[in-house]
Amino acid sequence: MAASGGRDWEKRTRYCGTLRKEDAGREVVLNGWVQTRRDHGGVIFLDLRDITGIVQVVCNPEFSREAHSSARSVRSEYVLSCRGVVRERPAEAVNPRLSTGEVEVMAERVTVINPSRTPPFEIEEGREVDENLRLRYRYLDLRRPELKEALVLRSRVTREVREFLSSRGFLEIETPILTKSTPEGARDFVVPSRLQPGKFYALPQSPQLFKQLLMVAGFDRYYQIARCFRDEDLRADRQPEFTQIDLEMSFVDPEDVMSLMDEMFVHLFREVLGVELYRPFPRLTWRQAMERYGTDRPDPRWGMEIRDFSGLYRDSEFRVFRSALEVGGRIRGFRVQGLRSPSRRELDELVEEAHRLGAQGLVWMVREGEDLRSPAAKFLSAQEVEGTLRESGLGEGEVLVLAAGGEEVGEVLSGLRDYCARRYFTRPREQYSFVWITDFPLFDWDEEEKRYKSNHHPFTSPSRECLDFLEENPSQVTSESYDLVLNGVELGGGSIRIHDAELQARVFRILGLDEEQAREKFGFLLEAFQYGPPPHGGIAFGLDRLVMIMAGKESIREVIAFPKTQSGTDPLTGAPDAIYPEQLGELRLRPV
RNA sequence: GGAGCCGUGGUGUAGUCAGGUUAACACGCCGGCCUGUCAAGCCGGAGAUCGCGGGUUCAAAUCCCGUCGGUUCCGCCA
Repeated sequence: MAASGGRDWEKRTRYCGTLRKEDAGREVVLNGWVQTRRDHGGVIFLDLRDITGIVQVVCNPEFSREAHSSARSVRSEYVLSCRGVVRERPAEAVNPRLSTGEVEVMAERVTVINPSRTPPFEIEEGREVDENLRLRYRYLDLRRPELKEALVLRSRVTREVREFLSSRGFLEIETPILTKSTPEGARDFVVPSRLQPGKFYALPQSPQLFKQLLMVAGFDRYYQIARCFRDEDLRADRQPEFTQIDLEMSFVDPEDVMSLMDEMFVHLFREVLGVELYRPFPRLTWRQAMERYGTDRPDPRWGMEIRDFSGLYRDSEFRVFRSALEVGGRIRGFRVQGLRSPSRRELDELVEEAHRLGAQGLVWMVREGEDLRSPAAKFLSAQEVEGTLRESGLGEGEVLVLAAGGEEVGEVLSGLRDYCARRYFTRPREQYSFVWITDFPLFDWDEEEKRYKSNHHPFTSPSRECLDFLEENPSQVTSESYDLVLNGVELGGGSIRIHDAELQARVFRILGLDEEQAREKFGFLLEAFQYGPPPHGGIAFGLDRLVMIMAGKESIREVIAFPKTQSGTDPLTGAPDAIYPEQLGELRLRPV
């Protein structure tokens, strides 16, 4: 065996997936895993896999008796070192489905570096495998191309984010993982302190306060690919620990942040996916988004904008409409796209879906010539029919859906848009649709606690024009905030922060925090703000969700190397787990 | 906390609604044959107390109750 030093295997000279026709005649050494073995009795074919791809290794006894005999004992997922000569495949044996399909390696020597047990599932593309099994053997799951490619993509995304931001003067600075619990927001993960018995660190929900301190410190532009922790229930797009592209800038307004982020995503999609996006990304105020899409994270790709038809039915004989209007409600709806001359069944399904979404009811109207087919038809005047046709722009056989009620109708219609898009639209007009949503309300009324809560966080700056009525009418106050939505998924959001102590105090008062409480909770930040805080603002994006969309996946688990199950466990390591009584003792903890 | 779907050899599924004799199929695995395959092929073989517990019944993978795990959604979460 031609080993060197203490090794009993030969180091590779090339990667499997890189071999091409031009390499014919070259002697190479490959290191990798056996993807498959095809034994023809005489000749044995091995597909050898490494991070770059797969190449066929031919073990022919006439070429090398030794290689052939070692290959006989080889099985799937064995780790090999193969020395051989690259040669062009015979024309009829070319495999167009492999990037290396025009060549093969004639093995001179095959060394088994390590055998492998038969894997619990097949390491192959597109196989459905039980989620628990996949996670328990994640290192095997990660050998499969989909997952491997997703992580390669993820690495390229973070590299390009770093590349872009550092080229724009941002400094990458780490912030603590062991930190202080902050009120508001999600439930904290908590870590007991040994040195301070009875006291606890909290894991950060985001680096929010630290990045603001970095602005006070004068770093001007900060970013971090930051791990964040929130102890809430999991979803397909939510893990207890997740990663944000987090950044903050000094001396900026919302425009600066948004236009720079436009540039960043254009750069990212160009470099990583080769997709050209158009700048600037469209923007909607929160109010506009709610009005036209019924949600603060619209997907405009489907069209079907919501319109207000209230004016048409002021004096309608149709009681559902008239009585809704009489109590201050509205009639809103949209033209369903992709559905023409529907069956009664399809219409019933729309109504059913609306009920599922919490609607009292749904009225459909189908254009038939100059007339409307609808459960409400016999109550509608000629004028109302004519107006409906005109204002909706309904084509022959097309469907208008209308719902009557208060603002909650928007939510129903939004859900119904999604339903119609899934049901009747096969392909979107564009693959990627970015939208900025701006001017969110600063406060939300919390009905349970009977108080205002921050929509974003307590340091978000109110819009300038709202300063005069901050206290008088908090629910009408908008903020200098912005969310970026991609294909109906909230990618991230941010705001310009308050840098004025007096204004901050006013906001705290509205949130029901007196000076003392504010000092207790955020004292260190407020104190820092007494030493010359610059105007500043920033934003944070969910990296997992971004990569999920870029990779075309349905769950962020598919773009995270070692994710957790919905119940927050890791079947691979067995976390979370009990700890020894001694450990509890050291921490002065006792199970309840 | 609530609702839906899923759980059957190593893997993926059929069988469950309408209970009935050896639980079927594909892949994988093991052995044999085979010198151009690449989802290799052909022949043979092993491998499942049907997630777990209880109940109904002459009889339960199948019906009922409970429980555990996975997953999706609501609540929660920016």
